[in-house]
Amino acid sequence: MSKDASAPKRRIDRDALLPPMAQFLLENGVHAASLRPLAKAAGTSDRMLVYHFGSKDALVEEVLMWLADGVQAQLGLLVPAQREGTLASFATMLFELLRQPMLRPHLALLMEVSAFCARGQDDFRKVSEQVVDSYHSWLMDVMPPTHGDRTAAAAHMLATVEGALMQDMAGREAFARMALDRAFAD
Amino acid sequence: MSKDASAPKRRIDRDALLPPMAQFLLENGVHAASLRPLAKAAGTSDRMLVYHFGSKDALVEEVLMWLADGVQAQLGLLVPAQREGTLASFATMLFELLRQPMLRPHLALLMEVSAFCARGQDDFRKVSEQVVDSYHSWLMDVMPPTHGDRTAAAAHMLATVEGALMQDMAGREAFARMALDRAFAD
DNA sequence: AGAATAATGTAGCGAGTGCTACAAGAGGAA
DNA sequence: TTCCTCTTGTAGCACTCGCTACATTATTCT
Repeated sequence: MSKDASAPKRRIDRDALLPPMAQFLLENGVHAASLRPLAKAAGTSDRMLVYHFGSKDALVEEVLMWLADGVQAQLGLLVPAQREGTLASFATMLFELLRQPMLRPHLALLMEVSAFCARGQDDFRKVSEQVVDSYHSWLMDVMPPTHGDRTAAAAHMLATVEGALMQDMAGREAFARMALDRAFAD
Repeated sequence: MSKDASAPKRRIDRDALLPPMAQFLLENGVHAASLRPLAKAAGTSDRMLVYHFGSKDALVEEVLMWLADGVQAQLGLLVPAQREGTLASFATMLFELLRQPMLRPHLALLMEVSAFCARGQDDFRKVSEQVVDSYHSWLMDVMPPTHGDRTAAAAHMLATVEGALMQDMAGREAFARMALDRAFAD
């Protein structure tokens, strides 16, 4: 009777493991995520991680999903809706924001996961799809006024900024900025 | 005297190991590249790989560099210089080309390596930089006529197509195509 | 209370990791 | 021939991997 059927008490402890493991993933990447280091980061044991999450793959997927939700919330707080302003300045602002040390690891994670998908390993397909959808719907809400199909406009904005960020992360910041300057120079 | 000092005979065998190992990297990714599977793919032993390349990290870097060169050459053969035509149709053609099963694994590899760089692990920074530079200089040669700074135009083209491909690989082909359609709709 | 269930620690298995010590074959140089 | 360097196979080391069997405690229900 004291127990709420919709929220079993034991799940609370389990969910508390997610943030430190997410932090570990951000710092080290999916490829370096093995049970024992993850457990150490979360202050528990590999034994318990398997007990709570079933397997390492299920664990990583859950942590990535949790991270995806978190990023969307974080962006919502950082960037208010732009009722005016140019697409060019918005794109630059977004580029600088995602470049920052705070958000850059998230992007690295997205790229790592997308690389898996590109190779046909669908382990994290849902994750990458949700991340892209999150960015896209967030852009629909927050980007400056556009003409024509706003869905396409948001996809365009996302592709442009992500493409620039890809060049930047690959060590070619100058190319990235040139691309951005040209993309919305109407 | 029979030995040519500028081309030691033993190097020939060594370089013959590169193609099969590159194939392995394309199919399985850097994260899955360990010595014994690589050796099996190349028809030799882990012992020999370390003997020839010094260490696993040096090996992978060399294979990636070899691949980077190969892609540039491959693109040069596939796409002749476009002296006329629109940027929009060129971008679409490039998108479809890089999406193909033949080239998609190369992109997956680039993303995986770029993810490393984004996290500050500089192991493969030279690789990612060379790949981006290769694509860029190739675009400068081959893309249709542009107005203004052609370096910036090539960077813009590269960012747009790569951004679209990123969404595509993440499972959102529709967004990718919308972005492309809008990017060069002048 | 006792019984049932959930949670956790300990220890380990079999496989795989990068890498190396050692010895032996191969081939040319003296 | 003997020597020397290059190349290669065998065997293994110390380690990590995901995961599990087993036992033990903690909690909750009756």
